[in-house]
Amino acid sequence: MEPTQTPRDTILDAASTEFAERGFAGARVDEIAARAGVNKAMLYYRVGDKRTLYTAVLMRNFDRVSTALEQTTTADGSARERLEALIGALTRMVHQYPDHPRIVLREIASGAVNLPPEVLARMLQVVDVVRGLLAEGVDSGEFRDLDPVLTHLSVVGAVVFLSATAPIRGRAAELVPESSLPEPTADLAAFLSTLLLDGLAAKPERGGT
Amino acid sequence: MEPTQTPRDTILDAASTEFAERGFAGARVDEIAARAGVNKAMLYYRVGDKRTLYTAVLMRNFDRVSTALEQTTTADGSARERLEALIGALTRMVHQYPDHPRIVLREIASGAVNLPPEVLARMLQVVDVVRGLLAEGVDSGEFRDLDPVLTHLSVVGAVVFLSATAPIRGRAAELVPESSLPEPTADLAAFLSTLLLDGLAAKPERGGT
DNA sequence: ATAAGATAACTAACCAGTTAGTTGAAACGT
DNA sequence: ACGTTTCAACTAACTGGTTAGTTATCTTAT
Repeated sequence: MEPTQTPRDTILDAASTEFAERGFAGARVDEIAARAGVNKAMLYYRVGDKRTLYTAVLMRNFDRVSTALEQTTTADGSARERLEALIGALTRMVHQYPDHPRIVLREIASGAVNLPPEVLARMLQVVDVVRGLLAEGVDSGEFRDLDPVLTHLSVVGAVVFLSATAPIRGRAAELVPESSLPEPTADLAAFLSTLLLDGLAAKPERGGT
Repeated sequence: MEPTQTPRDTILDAASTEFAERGFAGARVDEIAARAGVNKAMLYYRVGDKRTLYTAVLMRNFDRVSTALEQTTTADGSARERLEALIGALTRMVHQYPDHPRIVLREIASGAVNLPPEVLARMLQVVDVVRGLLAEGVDSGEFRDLDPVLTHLSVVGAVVFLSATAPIRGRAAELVPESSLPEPTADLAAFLSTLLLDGLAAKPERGGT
């Protein structure tokens, strides 16, 4: 039996959702308490003030991501296969925990001015995982020699952007019926793998790999 | 001689910066007034309340982008050349008006719940421009047949993500000195063109294994 | 076993500070 | 004269954070 969701986890879940929906400034501590079904004072008793709450949420969310990603990158297979697995895992993560990319997106937009250094450090760990994989691919000749950090950001950026725009695409679809609908997870990952690995340009001839 | 920056433009510039830095909820109306160098009452006299201010900023910013993009896509050249030009223009835009992508990023993160329909409609116009170009490329056989909306979002997402993460990369560089530094604009556009058009995978034809 | 005491979990009510928005009068420029 | 702009004061609503006090749970001594 797993450690049945502690009160702290319940609070963190509620906070994560509220921060994702409204941002740090827009989030209401009272609303987080209400979502978690506890008294507001309980938040301060269990976790701390708004900023501490925010940091705790980010740390937990990044922990989840890095755990999931490390599993895929340490697996066997070619660099390409592992990158595809990574894109798949990333897509699954943002699908399972949609709060996280939304919070990170806001943080990026703000220039990370209020991102605690500890969280920034944790972020860099995740970057390194992907960067390592890309560097391996370049070394083995599977990948072209593109800047690994920029490539990493493009990969993550595309995944996050595509998943985060799902609601907006939904609203757009109401306005303009013929625009395409949000796709299921699997299709999104497949699309991204194809685009990022093989590019948009049509190949003169499809030779084997 | 252009219509020397009207008082309204000055206010809109100040508001754009404030909204970009702090988001809608975090933005302070008094601060916008101070930035614009006018009295707070002037804001309400010239534009309106906070929400109206926000909408006005978004509309003006999207106008700029669509104007710039339409020029590149209606130019002569192959679909590939025009896509490269578009990526270049997009990169230049986010460089020249960095507020805009930051505001849009936050809007995406929030699920566009407080995005006025008129702004959403303007956004879709921009999407259509790029989508049209992609569709042309597919028709002419230059591009592979990938979902044009998803491709568009990947292109824009990568540009926005890469430019918006520049400050965060700067902060990261302080923490971990060996991480790569922010690149100049031209390199960023070139990198993106290469990655998106030709993909990450090494081509068998080029050099080979 | 049980009364007494200690500790942890929890709550309702409150407070001090902030913020969007308003108003009315005065100054400015043309 | 008239549109524009400044200014300072004001308020009504809200929000983060605190605190004094309550209930539940566990120890322990007898």
